[in-house]
This record gives sequence, C-alpha cells and structure tokens, in this order.
Amino acid sequence: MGNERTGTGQSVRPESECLYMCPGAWSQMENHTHTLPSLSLIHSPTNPSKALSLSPSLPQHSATVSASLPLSPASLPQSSPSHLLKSHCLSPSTPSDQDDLTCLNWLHQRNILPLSKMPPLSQYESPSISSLPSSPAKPPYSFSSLIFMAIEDSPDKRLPVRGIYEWIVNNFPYYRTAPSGWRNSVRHNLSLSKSFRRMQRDKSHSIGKGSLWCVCSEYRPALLEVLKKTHYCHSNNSSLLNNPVLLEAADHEQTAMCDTMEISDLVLNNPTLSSNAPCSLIPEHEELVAIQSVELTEEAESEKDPLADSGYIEFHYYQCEQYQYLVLPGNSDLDLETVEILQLDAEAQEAAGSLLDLAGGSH
DNA sequence: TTTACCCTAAACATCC
DNA sequence: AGGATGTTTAGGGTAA
Repeated sequence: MGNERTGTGQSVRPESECLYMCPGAWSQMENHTHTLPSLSLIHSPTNPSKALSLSPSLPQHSATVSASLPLSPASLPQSSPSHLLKSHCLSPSTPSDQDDLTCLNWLHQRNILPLSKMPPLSQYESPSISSLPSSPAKPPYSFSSLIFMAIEDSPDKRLPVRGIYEWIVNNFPYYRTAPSGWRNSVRHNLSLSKSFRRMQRDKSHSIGKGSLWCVCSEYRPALLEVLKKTHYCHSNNSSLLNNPVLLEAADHEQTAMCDTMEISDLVLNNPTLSSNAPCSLIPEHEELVAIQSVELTEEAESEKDPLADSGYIEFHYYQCEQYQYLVLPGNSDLDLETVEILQLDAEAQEAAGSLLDLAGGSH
C-alpha cells in the first residue's frame, strides 16, 4: 500500500560485484587516463595496448548515457552478478533470453549498458546481507510515463493493454515479481489520463479482448517533459547529467561528449587514488560480464585480444573500507566515486534511451 | 495548509 | 462462467 516511488536503497552491496561499463564511458575513461598517471585504467591483460583499440565510434546515444551513472544500492545485485544481469536486463526479450548473460540487446541498441547506481559506500556500512532486497528497485517512472514509453516503443504507436503489460515487465524487471495490482494501476491510468486514447477496434482485425491504446498527440510533449524531469530528478548525483546540453542532445539525437574534467579533479583530490589501496584487493568472486561488442580499428584487429573477440571484458567491483574499487584488467584500481560520473543508472539509461527514441520518433 | 499529482485498492460493468 | 478489459470511486502519500 505504501508508496515506493523513491526506490532508494538502504542496504549494503555485496563486497564484490562485477560492473558493466558502456563503451562511451570506457572510451572516455581511456581518454583521460593521461590525467591519472598513477592509474593504468584500461588495458588488456593479454595486450596492454588493446585499450587504445577499444575506441568505439561513439554512437548517437552514448554521450547522454555516459554522462552520469550514480550508483545506488537498490539497483545493485543483491545476491549475485547473475541476478543483476537478469534483473536489470532491460531488453524486451523473452524470459529465456533474459537468462542469457548477453541479454542487453535493448541497451545495446542505444549503446547503453546497465551499471548499477549506488551512493558512496559510507552511506550503508555494515548491514547484513540478509537485509538485501530480493527484487529490483521500483522504477521511478509514473505509470503514465511507463505507458507512454510502452506505446511509443511499439511499431505502430499503439498497444493493447496486454502489450503494455508485457512491455513494462520486459523492461522493468521490478514488475515481474511485483503484486499484480500494478496492472490495475495501468488500466486506471489509461482510463483516467487524458493523455491516452482508446482506439475503436477494427472488428475485422480482432486483436482479442480489449482495445488498442495510443498517445494523444496533444499530450505527447507533456509526457515527454515528464520523462525528462524524471530523468533529471533521478540523476542528481552527477553534475554532468544535469548539464542541459546532454538532454538537449538527446532530444536531437546528437552526440554530446561528456565533459570528464571532474574525473581528473576527483581523482587528483582523492588520496586513495594517489596512494596504495588500503587493503588487499581480492574480490570475493569474479565473473565475466557481457559488454557491448565494439568495433575495433584495423590496428586492433591485427592485435586480437581474446576477450575482445568474445565480446567480454573482465573487471571487478568490490568494496574495501569506505572505498569502492573497480579493478580493471591489469590490476588497476579506481575509486568508484570517481567513476560514477561516467555512469548512468539503469533508470536514467532508460529515460535517456526512451527520450532518444522519442526524439527520433514521429517528429 | 492547500493543491496537484501519483499510487493503490476495490467495485462494478462489459466484452470475449 | 470465467477471465480480461475498462470505468469509476475512494483514500493515502508526497512535493511544491
């Protein structure tokens, strides 16, 4: 009965997690390694020069999505990285697909990878693992926004109620396990909101029960605006994402380069990065995670990296004391507080992706 | 405090 | 008949 709209987490992360990094962020980190002389951020264990070959041509959406990825415990894997991969798979695919570690198709279409959002580690020290929530955090979007996105994401810009359900479930894993009352809320919104219109069914082309629903064009800008606001409100952990240029670029499907100056600033101001790690850096578990396949330059092709060939890049996340570490190939350490400005949480990614889609939609 | 917006639940009608 | 869909009402929470 309670309102869970905030979806903010309050639990602790497992001590070691795998992270997912969008190529844009990867590339930008790479581009700024020169400001981090003590860190060799990205290189392959088998080919240290490989990092420079991982320079995907930044796709249209990558600028927006790589602008910020604040980290939140609520959206973090609670039990295992595979759980994270499943629960945060935002691809509209079948359940079987979602069991696949490579199930990031939808995000990949936008060159986005889910990277969990969490506040600095100090905010949730020492809760027990048993207190971890077992399901993904509730998306911050209102039902109107969810319906809007679902309809706009459909080829014909119209969906039956069941199709809306399916879209939401496929894209927001929270609703897979949520009590079914949310469906009632969806119908309630469809009926009550002036933004949505029920279309007369064509009896000759029966779609089964119910009608098709579409977005009223006159309310479309307002719905889009709400999405943008949600996008801003849930990405307040990043000065970068609050840069209007980013969303403006999203609206125009333009590439806006993320200003990563803060990276060097943060790193240079962070004593943990200029000294050795305060404890041994042994992650509790390791996994390979799917990361978007990147287009390699010809040079890279000539120096093949088996990890790159597989489409996987291995790196590890874990916590130690009050710091969060991202261990990249080559045993490099990076305080995640400095990384987060390169990351979008899944929700922000969602918003960004939807906005991008919408921006390139019917207008 | 008010207002607007949102979420949730429930009851009921209609359709398939 | 039963489930899905659609409408309406009611009540509570949150933020501006």
